[in-house]
Amino acid sequence: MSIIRKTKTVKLLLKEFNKSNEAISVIELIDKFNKKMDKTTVYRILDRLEDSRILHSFVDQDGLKRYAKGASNTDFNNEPEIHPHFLCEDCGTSSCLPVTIQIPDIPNYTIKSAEHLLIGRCKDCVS
Amino acid sequence: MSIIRKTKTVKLLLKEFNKSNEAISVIELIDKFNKKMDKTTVYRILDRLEDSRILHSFVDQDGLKRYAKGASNTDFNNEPEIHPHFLCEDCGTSSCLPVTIQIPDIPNYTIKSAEHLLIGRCKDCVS
DNA sequence: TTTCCTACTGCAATTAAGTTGCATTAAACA
DNA sequence: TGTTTAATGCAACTTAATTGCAGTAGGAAA
Ligand SMILES: [Zn+2]
Ligand SMILES: [Zn+2]
Ligand SMILES: [Zn+2]
Ligand SMILES: [Zn+2]
Repeated sequence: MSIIRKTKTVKLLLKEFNKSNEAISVIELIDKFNKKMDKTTVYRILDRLEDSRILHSFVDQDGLKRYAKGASNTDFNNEPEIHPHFLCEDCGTSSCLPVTIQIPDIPNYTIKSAEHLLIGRCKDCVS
Repeated sequence: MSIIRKTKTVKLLLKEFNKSNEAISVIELIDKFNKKMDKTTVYRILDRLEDSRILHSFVDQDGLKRYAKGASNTDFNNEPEIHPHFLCEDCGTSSCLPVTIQIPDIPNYTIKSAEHLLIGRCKDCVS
């Protein structure tokens, strides 16, 4: 958990995440802020924000890293929890889902964490 | 679903998958067969085997593609199903898990498919 | 306010996974 | 055995992510 300086670039990224609860891919952020900061800076700030548990990340189906608000193993009320992530196959938007997924006991395996990626249509894309 | 010729390289890869039920990363395969075939060939054969539903794939935590025996949306008895994948954080081995994970109904979202990656320790690595 | 420390940034170069184009090779089948 | 065309190898390329380093700017302390 590193100390984070409130630099202009950090503020810009935090503002972006505070706009909505969506999970944003690094690529989108690099593209969006290509006039404001270098891609290296984007990667490094996201890294630090995740270390500080201000953001959490997951890897989507295409192998791209996505970030969203909050710590990974707490829910929206800060209770420990693993939550699934949703990805709309139509519009590409992604978000954390405030539901709990039950993992059955599996003999011979000790499960410590899990990544759940649900793919489908968001409410704006159901045709 | 393309027709697949039984070339030497295809046979080599199939033999590897028939050795065990593990999910193997493309990188491992490229490395293992670097004397026997080009990496392009590995990628293309895996592609075809997945098209033909002989293998299925998923993306692991590091964004690396992994392949395992069987079609993705059928279980070991060929019944339609989504199964989770396991990754041992200790030895790095990965496998399909023959259990069913229940996805709760989520208002405003239509879920079509899911990827479940469970991380922990396999039976050989519990200390 | 000014000074100082060092976290942070930008840039260029590099790594690594995966893809593409094309000439050549070898399965498969009549 | 010859013909067809799927499949291969190789080189070049694309894209996401990382690294090294010199220079910049937070922010604490004087
Ligand atoms: Zn949508
Ligand atoms: Zn989340
Ligand atoms: Zn293990
Ligand atoms: Zn599987």
